[in-house]
Amino acid sequence: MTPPEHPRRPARPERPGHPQRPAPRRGPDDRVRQRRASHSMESVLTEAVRILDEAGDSALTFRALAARLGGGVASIYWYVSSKDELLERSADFVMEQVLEATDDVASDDPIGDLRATAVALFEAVADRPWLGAYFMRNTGHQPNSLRYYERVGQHVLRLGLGPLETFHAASAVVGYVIGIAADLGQQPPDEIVDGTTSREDYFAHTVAEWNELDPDEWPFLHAIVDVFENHDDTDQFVAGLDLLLAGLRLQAEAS
Amino acid sequence: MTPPEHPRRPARPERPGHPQRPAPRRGPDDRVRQRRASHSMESVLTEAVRILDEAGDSALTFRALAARLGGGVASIYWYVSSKDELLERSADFVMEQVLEATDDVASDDPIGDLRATAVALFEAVADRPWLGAYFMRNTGHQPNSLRYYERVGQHVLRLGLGPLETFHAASAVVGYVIGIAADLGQQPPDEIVDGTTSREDYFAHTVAEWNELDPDEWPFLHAIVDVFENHDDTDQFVAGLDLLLAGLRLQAEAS
DNA sequence: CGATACGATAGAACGACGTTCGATAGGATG
DNA sequence: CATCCTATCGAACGTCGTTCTATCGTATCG
Repeated sequence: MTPPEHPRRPARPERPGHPQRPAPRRGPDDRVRQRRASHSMESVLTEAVRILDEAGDSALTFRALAARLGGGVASIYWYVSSKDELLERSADFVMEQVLEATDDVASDDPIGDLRATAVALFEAVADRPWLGAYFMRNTGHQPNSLRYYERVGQHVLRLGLGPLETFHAASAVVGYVIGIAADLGQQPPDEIVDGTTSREDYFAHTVAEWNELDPDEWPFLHAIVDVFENHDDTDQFVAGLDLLLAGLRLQAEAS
Repeated sequence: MTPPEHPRRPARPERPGHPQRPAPRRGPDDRVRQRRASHSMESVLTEAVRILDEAGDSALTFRALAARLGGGVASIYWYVSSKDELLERSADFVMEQVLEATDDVASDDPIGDLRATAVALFEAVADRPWLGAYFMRNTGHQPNSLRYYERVGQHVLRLGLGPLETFHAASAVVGYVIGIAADLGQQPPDEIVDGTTSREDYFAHTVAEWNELDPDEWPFLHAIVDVFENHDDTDQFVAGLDLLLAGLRLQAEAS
């Protein structure tokens, strides 16, 4: 929320009064040229996102990030003040691409535009499971998340509903996207990440377990187990989204 | 997914073949206070949930939990094999109450029942922000989550849709509930937890920031800022849910 | 042109955490 | 009484986020 203030680090601690101590004078010798790394906000976030994409949430540590940047751990604190902020800024960094991808969405059908905007975010989050957890935190480090919310809201505005209905509709759409994306994006706990089990085997395993349950007690699971086995995440998301939008269209026509 | 197996640990042998013998119940000595603590799966989860409710996600550590139980850290590993499992079992422990609360939901209106079932889960998660993040993990430690999904699905089944539509509808409802609940449940990052800032001040702060934005660039935020200031989380959730259910009803009538 | 201030980097340490290991108490069994 | 098995615990290990302090390199200025 606070406007961007790129160079950070407030209140550098004051200089202590007694600085002098004979430094070992191991200056920049000609031979052992000790190269210091040079970062930037963008390079930090770029590498952070790369780690997150490659190995997920738990792989992003300050030490791993520093190693990639070729520098020390403490240097990262010049750009972010905590790991939480690093994750929020990383999430917002990716959100910028989502905003660009939905920049030209503008037809004469508000609900169609709403749909396209929602699908774009879903696909981004589906590709990046870590994104869902840190999206839309109201902490002032995510200007692009707020911009996305605004954009969704602008499409809803065109439906001509009242302020309350507009607020509810926009919130419902964004909430639905995050919810489904975070759910689908959660990585199957262990085996698949290691590569010891393929995604198909994992699915087959779940299906087998469901099939063993008592059909009288679990009629729903048995009714859907076949379509579950062959389901596509995006299809599932879009189907639910269309239900939501159908309800919204109904409300818009009634007013 | 694997059926519940309450006591844990390596290569769990079956219960010793002495089914009756319900209450030997004898402490080692009535007088001498027992130095060693004595836990149970239920006491571990009860205390874990208590910590989570009181102080949130980050406060649940093995050391804090052991202190509450009056025992050592390593003892907890007799009941759970990792912190992830502890969190999943804690989440599922709470889900049992949600299931009980929706046990008697059965009218002649499937969509009304769907609504009641969804609202019950939402209220549970809204009270417990930590719940959203660990809900519905497909790891075999959450039988009650699966049962909840089944229950939602059974209500959908009564609409007489095809298997694919049924699957999509049930998934959409559950996904929407988790998504909104997790979003609303996220605790405002710092100040409120400490009690240094009230929830009202925090809201007022956000509202003030929104009001400072350029109305031409942020028409949506300005349109809803008033209703946002006075909004109620549950109302917001129910409004979106009703949109979703309206779309579902439309689909059911068309088929 | 040398001194200085400041933006930026980094090594080392600290405390908290999840987890593991080995030891052992105590009731039940034979 | 010897033996098992369940359950417990202290201590240690390695990793993590974070902080402290010292320094480097460059632009600025007297």
